[in-house]
Amino acid sequence: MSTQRKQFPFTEFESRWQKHWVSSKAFQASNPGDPGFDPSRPKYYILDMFPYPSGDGLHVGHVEGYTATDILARHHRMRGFNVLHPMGWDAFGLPAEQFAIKTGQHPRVTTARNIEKFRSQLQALGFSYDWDREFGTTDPGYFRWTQWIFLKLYNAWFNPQTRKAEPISTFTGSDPDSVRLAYVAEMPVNWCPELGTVLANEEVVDGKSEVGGFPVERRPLRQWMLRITAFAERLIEGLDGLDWPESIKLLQKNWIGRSEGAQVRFQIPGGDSEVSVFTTRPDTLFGATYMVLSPEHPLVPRITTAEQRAAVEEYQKKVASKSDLERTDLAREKTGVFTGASAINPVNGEALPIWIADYVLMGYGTGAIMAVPAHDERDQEFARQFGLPVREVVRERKAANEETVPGHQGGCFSGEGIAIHSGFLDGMETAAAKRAISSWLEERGLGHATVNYKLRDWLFSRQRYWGEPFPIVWEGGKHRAIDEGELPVVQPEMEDFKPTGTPEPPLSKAREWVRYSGNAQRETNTMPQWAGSCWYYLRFCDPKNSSHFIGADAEKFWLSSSGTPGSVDLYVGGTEHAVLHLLYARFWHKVMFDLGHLTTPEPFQRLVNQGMILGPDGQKMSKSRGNVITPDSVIEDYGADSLRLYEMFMGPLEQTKPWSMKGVEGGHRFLARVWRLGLQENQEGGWELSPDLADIPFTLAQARVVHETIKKVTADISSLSFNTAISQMMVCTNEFVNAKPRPLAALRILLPLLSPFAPHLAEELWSRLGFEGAASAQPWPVHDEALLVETEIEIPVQVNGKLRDRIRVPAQASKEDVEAAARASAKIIESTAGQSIVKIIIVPGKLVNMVVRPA
RNA sequence: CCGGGUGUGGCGAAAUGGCAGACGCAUUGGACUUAAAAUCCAAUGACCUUUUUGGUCGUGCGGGUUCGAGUCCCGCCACCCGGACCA
Repeated sequence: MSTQRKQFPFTEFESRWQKHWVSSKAFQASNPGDPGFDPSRPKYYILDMFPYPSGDGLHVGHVEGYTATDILARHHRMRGFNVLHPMGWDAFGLPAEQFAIKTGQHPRVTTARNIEKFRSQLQALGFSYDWDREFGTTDPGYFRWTQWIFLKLYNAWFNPQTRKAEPISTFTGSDPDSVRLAYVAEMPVNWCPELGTVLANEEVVDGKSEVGGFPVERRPLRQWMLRITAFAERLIEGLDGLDWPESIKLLQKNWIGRSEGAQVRFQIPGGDSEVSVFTTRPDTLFGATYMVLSPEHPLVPRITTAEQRAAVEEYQKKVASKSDLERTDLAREKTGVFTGASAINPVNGEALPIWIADYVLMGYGTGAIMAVPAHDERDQEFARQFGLPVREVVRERKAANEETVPGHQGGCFSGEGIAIHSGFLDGMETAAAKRAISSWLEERGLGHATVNYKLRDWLFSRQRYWGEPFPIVWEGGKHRAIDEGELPVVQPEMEDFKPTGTPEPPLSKAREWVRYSGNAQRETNTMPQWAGSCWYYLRFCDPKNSSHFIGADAEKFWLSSSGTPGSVDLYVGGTEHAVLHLLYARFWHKVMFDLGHLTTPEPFQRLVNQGMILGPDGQKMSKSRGNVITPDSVIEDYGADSLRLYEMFMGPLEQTKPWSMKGVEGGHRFLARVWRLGLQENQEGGWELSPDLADIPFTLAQARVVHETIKKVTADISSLSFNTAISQMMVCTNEFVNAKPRPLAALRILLPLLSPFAPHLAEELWSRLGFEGAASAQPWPVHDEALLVETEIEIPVQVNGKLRDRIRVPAQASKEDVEAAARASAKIIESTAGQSIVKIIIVPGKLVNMVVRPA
């Protein structure tokens, strides 16, 4: 702010209250069994998304979400809820490790420093977290249980009969390792030479690493995987019971990518090979004119003919070196190579040439397709490129009165229609043809109807130092779990945790640590950052428990006592976690639920995404644009309350909105006006009680505004409409600014209403006015509906929908009386002159509309 | 290309199908002041009109439903954010 003098002494009292709240544990939540726990109060678990404590500190986007949840937490406490509102740190992760490598400082040191900074910034905003529950994912007391949960996954399988995770002991097959929820597989993975690590698909953006933007290539490697695909169906079904934005549910559904179709097996003559394909259009089987395998398909070397071998291998090599960006560039021309082999189309015995092409992905379906160029755009493009035949087998259905036109102009027809040139399918609608061909294939053992998912198993290992070590040892080429009693498995102290430059993880350099026993070695991979953030909301319920990951009583009370499938009542955070974090957490939660460790099937009942805050220039905030607003600087100039209030006043929580310093000043001015309702500045520059204050009753008008304010603020907080709640408090404040004498009762009601938004100022004023207790501990005010009823109201009178006059009528006036009053209006008589009144619409208490027509 | 979101004054925004623009910012005028800042009061969608009383138009564009549409339906446009050869 440009002025030298503060409008109110926030620098002095804000930090004082912050210290008081922390040292008095003002917002501590008690668990069942704790002294002071009151089971008659319902629970409210409100959670912010776990922050990664980066070196840059908090930004204004964090503040937006955190302020919203803080308002709700404070509001619920005042309404008598047991409120669980915790905060902690998602502290493992690549940036800390990268920084450590660059500076030579141990990531533990920099992580601790960043956490310090984050915590002090959060406390400087007056958020009402229960700091006794704070923890970080890097605390051995926490990751001990992350490792424990991994062991639960390792020792469980998905029973397709019960559709549930069960202990591996219930598996009756011969090879339990083939069904574990945590398993080892040789997988083509994203290897980033620069980072010296493998990345998850999610961490690769446009063929480059999300962190650092380095090129990524594909390599087969032995990896730990989590069998999330087994839960695909349940992860879709579970969404129904959740109060999430529909757009987020859709995002998750699309990510899981369920599609119904069929698997079809094609024999390859001259050998005992066959190739399986997945197709959503088995009805077009007669239209297949060639086949394509992914270049990585294991069958490729076996079927390639001698003449084609050189070309095929060259193509495979070229594809392998391509980044994902190049490979998925839609604009580029299709490429591919003929293998020399053919497969037999089971429906008509035709020989189909088998090609390899990188537009077929190994990771989806079976990594092979039957190409139907007449009815698939990609296949058609490829067929054109290489001069392959096109055969039409679906005719577009035309409107009844039109002549049906076989053949198509230009593009290709990929919709549903009527089967043609398809033998026994001819004349069938697409849906019927799909059913017919599926059972035809099944009867002959050539295929079957099936469901395929886009979702893939979760690549769960990383070649890094700063993550949770696996509680696994290797002996004689086989993995086994270490004893639960040996947890946590802590990383060794290492001087050098740089990547080895090979896929060998940094931990492999700690020779002593790796040697577990005479012939057993520790697993040297570490878990991804997602692991720690997958279950932190559970630990917050019972963070100190050293014998269980969460105690049964705490679990029941905080997670399941509201009777919803979800556990956390409200979860607020950015859209960037719409898919991965939320999906992973739901997956783990379901496993723990199946295994009997949790009593709810879903983690987060209600989800809200706060919108992005743009820079003052309307652009995304970024260092390079130089438009970053830091909370620290705003707090310094205007105080924490002003920052909180402004961010809530900007607009709807979920909307993207630009920053305005002038807007901050407006909020600041409002708070100053509230301050001056109670206090005035004396000659020495100190603040004393305003002489205008008096213990007098409200006027009728004042009482109405106050009770309207209680009503609206209460309703608006519940609907997360913080901006309109604030504007109503402004209206209320403006009502009293010039009231002399000014009823003390106004502040007695306004300050508790304001306290969730601007807790420091509310508390300070409350205590200076000599009110008893704390503003934040007052019961939430209740409005008196009787004070809101008006005796006489003004209603608009329209003629043909256009406003012509306003009339005053008693609030309880009958329709007849209102009509009479409207007809009596001079302006109405004038504007209806010479016309006949056809109809009169009267909405009681709202308006009158006269429909007239020239007479 | 696909999906999602948004479009209302100079700006951020309000508005169960019922008086469009609450509240805030900015601007202008006034009060207070030696002066300024702060504060308080007033005006502030556009256009027309003879001051006024008044009138016309107005929620991205084009249609529709309705006594009445920012709001509901159909068809477009623009911008923002995601995803992307998923067979």
